[in-house]
Amino acid sequence: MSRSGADLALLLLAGFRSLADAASVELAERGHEKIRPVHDFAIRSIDAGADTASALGRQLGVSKQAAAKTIGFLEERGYITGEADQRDPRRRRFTVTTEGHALLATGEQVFDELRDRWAQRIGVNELERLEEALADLGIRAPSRLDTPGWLAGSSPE
Amino acid sequence: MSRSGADLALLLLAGFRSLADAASVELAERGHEKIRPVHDFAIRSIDAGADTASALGRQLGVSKQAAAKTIGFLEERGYITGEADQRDPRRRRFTVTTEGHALLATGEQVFDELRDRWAQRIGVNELERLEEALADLGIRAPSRLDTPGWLAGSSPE
DNA sequence: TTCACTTAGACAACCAAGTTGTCTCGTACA
DNA sequence: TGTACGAGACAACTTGGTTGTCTAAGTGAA
Repeated sequence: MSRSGADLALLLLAGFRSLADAASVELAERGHEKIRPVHDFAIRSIDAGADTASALGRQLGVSKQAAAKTIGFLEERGYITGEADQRDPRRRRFTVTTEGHALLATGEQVFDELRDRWAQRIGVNELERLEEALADLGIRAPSRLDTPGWLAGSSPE
Repeated sequence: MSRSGADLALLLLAGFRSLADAASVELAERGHEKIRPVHDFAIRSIDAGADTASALGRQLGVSKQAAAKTIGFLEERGYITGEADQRDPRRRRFTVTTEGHALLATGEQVFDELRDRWAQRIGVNELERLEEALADLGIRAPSRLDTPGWLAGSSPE
């Protein structure tokens, strides 16, 4: 049928968006509202050692102010907690709370469930083949997920 | 290897983004700068009959103010041109210029070239299978492309 | 030891792309 | 004829980012 390149792009976007929207709805239903992928990424980064605003900004490829805002949100929600660094009082170092880890776990679970649903529809083999093909294209996960707005809030309300 | 659902989502996003970023760079090189997919969509909609701000807004699933902004941009760039409706002077009706059609054509061409490049890498069959799988998932193209920012401006500068 | 350099984080102003709400016309229908 | 609705403009606000400027504090070299 020789689809067009634009269609291909749209298919990929729609695929992602369909997963992301569904995940966001699911997460909201399980008590994690207004969570965007950025938050998941940020928590992971903090967990992995980027535990200050500046470090997180560097890690996420985003300005430290933006990182500080994200941190503010996560802290307010109780997903991370911060205290002054003993050795360098300029720094506030953050750690991921139990809540934060719970969010990560729930997020993973939600996405896995969605993937299972897809597998049921087109078959595990076909799905794995799709993943394989995408991976073979040398596509790597984007380092920054600055996809504002529609990831979080488009569908739920 | 049993990838996770989150990985799948990321793969799809990365795939789309890789295409979109490349396309945006290509378009800029061919004289169409700061073009986002929304613009392509808008021009097509106008061409297809949604030739006023309100109609375009409805078509794109966006407020008429947002549509008016888009129209303003497109008109300023010469992709569309507008004049008062004879019968209803409240309305300004827009038509797609030669420039506008050229943009659409170039856009299509760019995406097709990118798709060809992918086909060369993993094989036409595999690519078509991928498209098939995505299509089988019942995913439809999103009606609204409100993916601000990173589609247009993330990579070029 | 001191002084210059850099870094962390805060604040403010701004940008882009949307939103809502209010307003004025002008059309259309009953 | 009058009322309702639709088109488009304007203003204010929202979100998620940016840059630029500032202070405080750590670091390293003369």
